[in-house]
Amino acid sequence: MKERQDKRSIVGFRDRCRRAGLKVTPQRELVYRTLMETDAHPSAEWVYGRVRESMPNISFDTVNRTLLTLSGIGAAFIVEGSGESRRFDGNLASHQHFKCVRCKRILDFHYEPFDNIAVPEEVRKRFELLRTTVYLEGICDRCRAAKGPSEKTSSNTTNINPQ
Amino acid sequence: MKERQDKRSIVGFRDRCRRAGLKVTPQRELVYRTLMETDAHPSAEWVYGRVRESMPNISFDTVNRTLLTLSGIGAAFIVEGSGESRRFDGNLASHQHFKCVRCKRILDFHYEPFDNIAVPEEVRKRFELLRTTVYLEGICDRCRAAKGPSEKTSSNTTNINPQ
DNA sequence: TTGTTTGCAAATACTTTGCATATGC
DNA sequence: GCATATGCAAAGTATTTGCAAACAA
Repeated sequence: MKERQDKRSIVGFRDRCRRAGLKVTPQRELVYRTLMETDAHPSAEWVYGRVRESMPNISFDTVNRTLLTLSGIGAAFIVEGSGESRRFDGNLASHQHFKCVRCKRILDFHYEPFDNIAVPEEVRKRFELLRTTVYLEGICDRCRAAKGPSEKTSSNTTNINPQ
Repeated sequence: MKERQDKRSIVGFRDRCRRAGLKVTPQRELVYRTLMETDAHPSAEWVYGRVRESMPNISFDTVNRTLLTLSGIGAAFIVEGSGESRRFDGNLASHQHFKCVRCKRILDFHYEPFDNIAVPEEVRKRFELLRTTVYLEGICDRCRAAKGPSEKTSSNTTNINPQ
């Protein structure tokens, strides 16, 4: 489908920016393209190094802020460390986590069927698994109540992740 | 089952320490108990504040190191931010992540059935879900090859912090 | 023009390290 | 008694903030 393709295209990116009220700048486009071209789950530092090859004067700061901005409009997401400090969990019993992207709370929930997710043979053979878990992200009840049901940028917001 | 209970008991904790070659200190026990008693997924700072109520002279540093140590022997785990820098992902298509706890690499894999995990009604009603994903942690093929199939319990000195 | 964004630099926050002293085993 | 753990302080890293100049719309 067309919409699907646009998700990764520059055209789609420009649309997405406009819809979110963001200006389309060369820096943003470059950071976006760079991120799309890799599957390395890079840090801001990495993207910075890469991006500088073609735009030597860009600042690290811009790269970092842009990546954060992209995450904010659903054009990328954060896979590790949201910049907050490390958090621990002493609950060793089976349970799953939901994390609120606004207030950063991590909430436990437990749903039996998630305790024994069947990981494909292929993966199990390649890695020594220590943890298998279902992880949810979204907006918690409390934040929804506080800020209104949905902060619409424009209804669509093309659900980042087709669940 | 007995074993299950011991997982959370102080006795179980002591055993676990001994098996890992760690000394059982009042600080460790207190940090452990404090972590077990909450489901708040606290930061080291939070635990520190709590623990100080009954052991005012404990240092933040000890709390932090202890939490790390606990994670290292499987008596706790890290749910957020492993202390590394933030990482981004521009891949908006359905996929899952495996993270190597040793080398910190995040590897993608894709397994159809994981794309549409059915989240229970109860959770869906309470939260506005933005991402639903299966997340695996363990030791990657490369690290397994490099360090041998199993890093034996004992030889671990205190900080079992991966590179 | 006008409100955003960028680049820079300084300020914060968070973690880790080194080491002398204290302590579990 | 010996090796490990603790407490403290200093050093490193990563991230954020404030602002003037540059730029997209």
